[in-house]
Amino acid sequence: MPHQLDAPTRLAVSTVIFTLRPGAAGRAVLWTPLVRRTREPQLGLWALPGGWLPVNEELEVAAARTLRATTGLAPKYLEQLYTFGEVNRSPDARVVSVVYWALVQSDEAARAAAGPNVRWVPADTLPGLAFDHNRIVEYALWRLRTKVEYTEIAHAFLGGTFTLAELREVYEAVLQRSLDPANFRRTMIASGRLRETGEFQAGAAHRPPKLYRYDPSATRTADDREPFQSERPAS
Amino acid sequence: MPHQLDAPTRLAVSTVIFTLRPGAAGRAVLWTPLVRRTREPQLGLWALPGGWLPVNEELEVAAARTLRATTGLAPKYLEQLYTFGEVNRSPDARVVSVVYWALVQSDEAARAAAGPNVRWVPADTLPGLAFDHNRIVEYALWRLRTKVEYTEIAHAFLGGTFTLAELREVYEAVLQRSLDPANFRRTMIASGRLRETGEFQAGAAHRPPKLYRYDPSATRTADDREPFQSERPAS
DNA sequence: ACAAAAGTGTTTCTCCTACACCCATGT
DNA sequence: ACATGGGTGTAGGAGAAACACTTTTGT
Repeated sequence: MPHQLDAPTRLAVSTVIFTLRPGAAGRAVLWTPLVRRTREPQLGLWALPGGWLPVNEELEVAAARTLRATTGLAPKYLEQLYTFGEVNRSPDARVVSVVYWALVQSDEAARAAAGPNVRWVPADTLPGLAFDHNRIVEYALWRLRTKVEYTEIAHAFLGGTFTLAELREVYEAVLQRSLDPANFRRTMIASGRLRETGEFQAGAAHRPPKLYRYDPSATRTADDREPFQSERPAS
Repeated sequence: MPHQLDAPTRLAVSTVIFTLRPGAAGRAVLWTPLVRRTREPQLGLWALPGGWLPVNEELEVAAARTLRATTGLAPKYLEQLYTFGEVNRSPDARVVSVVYWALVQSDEAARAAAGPNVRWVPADTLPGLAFDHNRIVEYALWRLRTKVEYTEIAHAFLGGTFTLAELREVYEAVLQRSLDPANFRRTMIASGRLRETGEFQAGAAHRPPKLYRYDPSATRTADDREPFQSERPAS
């Protein structure tokens, strides 16, 4: 009998947050913020940002709120990941967690506040987390990596304008492999989702690259769009 | 203030169930079972099978249980679809529904019990359902149709052995378009997931087709397998 | 001048599509 | 014999991958 008496099932919302930071071999690395637990159970362990769902708050709003509370940032991409509800995933009570995953702009995240109870770690080499949170992050990573290949979410790590080289570095970091710059360029242009700004990025010791802007209102039909993902404007 | 006092958020589990039935133009059609609501709110309206989540029951088990309660069947495929939690999706209380979708074997479903409170309807032309259930079924349909194209779930509509023509008819029904038999054969064989049984299906006025069996333990690496889908044996 | 990355051109390979054609059975 | 779907062969086209080559900047 794992649960006390007739304590009701509790509903939580958690969020796996990803950003990119410069890494060792010139390739960027995915990082994620964790929160130290300040209560039992699992007091002191690191866990995903989250909390109980308020009765009058939308799930997605709760996810964005906890994201803001731990990072000070707004998500550039936010999508429901999965709902975890195993009977014994928390030692005391039955807890069902609706988990979201989010991408935040990397240069903003670099300035994000950490503190004694908030810590950023590389997403591929996590410490032991509370509850089933290691498994959750692994699933979120899997989803990010597969989804980057067939959608246009990569730009969410970048600012309003970017060069194709910057965009390619995002893909290379997420997919963990090098991409041919020439073919990458053609693929991206062919997607029809990038607009030239007319500007160039100067200052480097080579030909100045064009700056592009992501344009969601492009080419594709409504048919192949996914129903419940949410693209959020930089607030 | 849409909700009474401090009534807590309630957690439900519902399931969208699909099977195939022979259709007009020789092409099979997707059907789904609905349940008549016997309580307020929305009393009398048709709704997805489901119910409140018992504190000690796994989410997936709850989904399989309600599936069995309404159809008398066991799912051949069962996967979490999405969690719907809009604050106002139910008029009285805040209800968060973890929704699963399932495929059941079509010849078994043909013998499934219906009754005054259980009714099977074509999934593409539903009546007006309770709550947000129309939207939920539409999403489940979308997921089924996209997932059939990149996974091997189609066999879940069929029995233990089947011909390639039968399998192709499943694809054609789900995707709502004709497929070239020659190319379909090659694609399926190339997937490495079908095993010849050595048997043939006799009785038709043409060359007897080979019978195949689905073999999940084949070829693919663990890398590209999806984490939380659940393939269930015919019980 | 030269290094370095931007950007273009071109060949090759692979997979998908269309469709012609032969095979084996029941009537 | 012949109709019907099972099953094989193959040519053509679209797109991905590999890589040579030209362009434009800072030093």
